Amino acid sequence: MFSKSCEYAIKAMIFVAQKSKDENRIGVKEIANGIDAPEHFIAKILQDLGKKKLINSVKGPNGGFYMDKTNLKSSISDIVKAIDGDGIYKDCVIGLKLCSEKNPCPVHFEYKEIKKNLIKMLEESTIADFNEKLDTGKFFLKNK
Amino acid sequence: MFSKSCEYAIKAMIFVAQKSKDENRIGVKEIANGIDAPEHFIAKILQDLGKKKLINSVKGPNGGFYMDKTNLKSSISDIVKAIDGDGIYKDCVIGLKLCSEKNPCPVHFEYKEIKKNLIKMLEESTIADFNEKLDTGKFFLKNK
DNA sequence: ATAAAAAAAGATAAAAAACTCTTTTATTAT
DNA sequence: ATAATAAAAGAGTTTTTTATCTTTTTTTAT
Repeated sequence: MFSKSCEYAIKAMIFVAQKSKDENRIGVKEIANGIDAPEHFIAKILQDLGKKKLINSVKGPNGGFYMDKTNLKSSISDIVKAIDGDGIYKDCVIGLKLCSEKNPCPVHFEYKEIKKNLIKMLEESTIADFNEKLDTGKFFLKNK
Repeated sequence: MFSKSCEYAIKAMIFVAQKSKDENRIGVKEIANGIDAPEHFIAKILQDLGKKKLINSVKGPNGGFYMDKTNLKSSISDIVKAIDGDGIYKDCVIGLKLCSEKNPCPVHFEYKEIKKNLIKMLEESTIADFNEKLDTGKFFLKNK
């Protein structure tokens, strides 16, 4: 569904949101360790998310990544678009370039519904929502 | 969503089903051309589909690929499983190895519904169904 | 039997994705 | 001012996916 980079990005965003409460900044090493991702690889992704204003960072001692109130409003959809692009929003499931409402592939209309629901889900829940969920102790992010 | 190989496989299956009516066999070159895929690459995929009994083939002059009645009952789900494996059926959307009903990631239950519908769609419609659809002239497979 | 046709199989190459290492720049505390 | 810290940036490397090229095997028609 998503690229590895995108999966890491989503996990990193949720992880930073969880840990960066009270303006606390969190370093690449801790993020990489926390979400079980390769350090330098996730660093790149974080830079990318930073450029696209989905996350904040400061350099130097006591520096690191954090999320402000605006960042917390990001949805998974925003992250996916930033990292993987909008392919899953507009591409045909079987990769037909010309597939459209007027020129539909055999799966077009069936998939259209699935896609609608998928997008709805990706757009509806925000990082802030996930934060709350994790806080209840009934949801988890750790991998091992 | 699916790998390129898998997209080609789905298109090839539908294409062969369309063209191989009346026990007619269809060659790799024609398939590759018909679905706009690289010839040798789709050849490999067809071999794979052949080994997994999703398609039939005969070598030699007048040989080629064709589908029998059983093959026509294959669903997209069968093709996806054969080529990409069952990852989209069982893996967590954000790639958490430990994600499960008892240890859910924050998106788990929302995605569960999407996944259920996706799988339903992939399993419900057969190659034979697509064939009928294409025959109505209201659906298309060609790429350019 | 022989030649031709076509898939099967094997080997290689190119491109993309995933991951690593090194250097630079910005910030902070001393 | 200086040294230490941590992200940013740049430059690889490795692995996986996608694609191509060549040889072998099977089948058919002559």
